Amino acid sequence: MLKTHTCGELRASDAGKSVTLSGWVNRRRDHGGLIFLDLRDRFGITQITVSDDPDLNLPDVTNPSSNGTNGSSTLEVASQIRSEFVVQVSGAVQKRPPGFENPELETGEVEVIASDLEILSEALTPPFVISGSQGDEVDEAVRLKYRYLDLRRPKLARNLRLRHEIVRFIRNFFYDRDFLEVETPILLKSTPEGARDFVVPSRMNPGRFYALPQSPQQMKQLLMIAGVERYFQIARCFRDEDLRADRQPEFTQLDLEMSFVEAADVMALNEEMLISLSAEVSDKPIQQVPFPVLTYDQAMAKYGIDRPDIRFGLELFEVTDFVRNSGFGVFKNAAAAGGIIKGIRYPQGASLSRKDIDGLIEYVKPYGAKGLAWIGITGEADANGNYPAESLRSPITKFLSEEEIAAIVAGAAADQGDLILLVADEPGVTNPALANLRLEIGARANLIDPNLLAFCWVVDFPLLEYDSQEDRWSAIHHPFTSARDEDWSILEQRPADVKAKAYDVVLNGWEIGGGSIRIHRSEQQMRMFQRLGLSESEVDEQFGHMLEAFQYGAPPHGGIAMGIERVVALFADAQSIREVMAFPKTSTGADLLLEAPSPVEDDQLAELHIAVREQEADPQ
RNA sequence: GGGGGCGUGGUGUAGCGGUUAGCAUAUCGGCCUGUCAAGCCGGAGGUCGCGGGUUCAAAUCCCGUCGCUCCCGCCA
Repeated sequence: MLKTHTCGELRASDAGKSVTLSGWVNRRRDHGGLIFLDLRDRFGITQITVSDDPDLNLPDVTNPSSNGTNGSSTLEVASQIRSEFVVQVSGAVQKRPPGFENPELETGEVEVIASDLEILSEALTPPFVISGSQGDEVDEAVRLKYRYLDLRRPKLARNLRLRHEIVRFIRNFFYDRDFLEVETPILLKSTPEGARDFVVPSRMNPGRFYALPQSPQQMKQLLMIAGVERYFQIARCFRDEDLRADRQPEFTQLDLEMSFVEAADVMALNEEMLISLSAEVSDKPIQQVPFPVLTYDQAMAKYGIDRPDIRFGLELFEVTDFVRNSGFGVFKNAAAAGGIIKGIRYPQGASLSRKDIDGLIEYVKPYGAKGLAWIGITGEADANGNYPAESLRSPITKFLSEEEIAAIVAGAAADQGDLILLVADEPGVTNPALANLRLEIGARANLIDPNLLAFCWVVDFPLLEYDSQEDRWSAIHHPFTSARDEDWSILEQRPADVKAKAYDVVLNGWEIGGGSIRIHRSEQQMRMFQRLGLSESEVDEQFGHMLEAFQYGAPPHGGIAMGIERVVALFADAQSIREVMAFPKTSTGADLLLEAPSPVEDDQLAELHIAVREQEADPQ
């Protein structure tokens, strides 16, 4: 070994020992006749002190191997050293003189007096500062190109470490509960349901392609039929869809499946895991245990979204029925067209400037909302508890009756000083617009406690949604999800009303996992495929193996999958999952370090029986 | 597929129609024996992402394009 100790372990009690350390030079402080090197390795930082002054060497330390570093004095070597050089140093551990300890460092009570110093590897000046947090500000493209340097930075090194701890904890948790870890193939079969597949050509089978797994869904169900009973895997998944801060083309899931269980069993086990995981890797308290359970309908009503951030209140309210016949055309017309009118209270927002309110309106537009109706309560209520016109600041109250205003104020539970914001549109616009507005208000009004872990379950999702583009019903979760027992009877007649045995787990407004109880009977699965509009031949071609497998004794089963990167990012307080991946891709799917994707040789294409089409010319 | 933001020495930024393109930090050299973002002195370093246009004059205005990023669509 080129080191006897790590750079993180020496303490005052080690004073007097002869040690050898190796690592990177985090920083050099050159005082001429006295040079300090902060030596860094994965485990910490230790100050190396280099000087010609014999007084600095402890007289009682004998180090026979130290005789001048190949002819150059240690001081001469140290003066050539620059940031990120890799060096090896031998010397005596010394307690620092009183008053010169550094409480910021775990090793700050000691220093190593270099008697022998060797440069193992020189380093170019890095494109950004490795030590400290200055590198956080650097353009991400630069950081990604030099990812191996970025990962040296304390923040990313910490995130890698945290991810390791989380995955280790998860593995041990499920090992201890009799789960079998099984690896499933990366080369699978493309199916049209769900996300776009990444596709891999087969050299040996011209014109045929594998698909990379969007998740090991079918394989884990087949493992249940195989009798594995409790399966899990830390599985890499691939989806060829547009990217976001919380989405990468390849990502990692905790994938899990259990036989002979109901939804509550899967939820309880995973809730236990998440509670103990949180205690293990985070100082933050969990807001509520057991985790609150919301139905999908409740979540949509209160928060306008199926992954609510419940760290703060500000629940939405609906006034559709009170303003259905309003003189205010926007409300009346929206309601007549089947829309809903919902709102949110902005605490103490009545005094917001017109510019701030316009900012909120702009905020809501990307979600399709045409605007925001708003009522600020600037004055006092009258004797009846109603707010007269002079107590309100609003462009719309002149179109509303006193009763309508009272209903809106009551619905909002608003008091003097509050601002009420309303959206009138179809539910698919109103809910997302207000859900995101709620988060924005929460942030602006400083209502979101960053030191809370607010887990919740969302259950009773609709099984199906109508895809107007393709004019058919499609599975919200996936086509193997079971309907609730009592809803099978209406699958054909009232598909919109069928609820699934599906559950999502949400943390601070991020969907970190989701799962379901699966269909395990061939004929039910067939009904499901037919409901999704697949012909018998399509079913046979794409899913025949599943239907066949179900005929050989399939146990009732269900499971869950959790996004490892999202979980780690939340515990790491990272804004993007890229911060918790070693080598992430850009939002256009590029790897800036390897410069992938890249063209391949014609020979390689020929071998794969592939011809690349020219980009279609602009039809101009 | 669509919309927003950003792009100026290595890095982070100021400048937003006429500047010698400024500052900080890193970097290089000199001085320096107790620093830990060491300090002091001095130096070098920029085709202002790229292409085109407007103008007497463009980092600055316009158009296009590329890259990064956020969002909508898409995606569990």
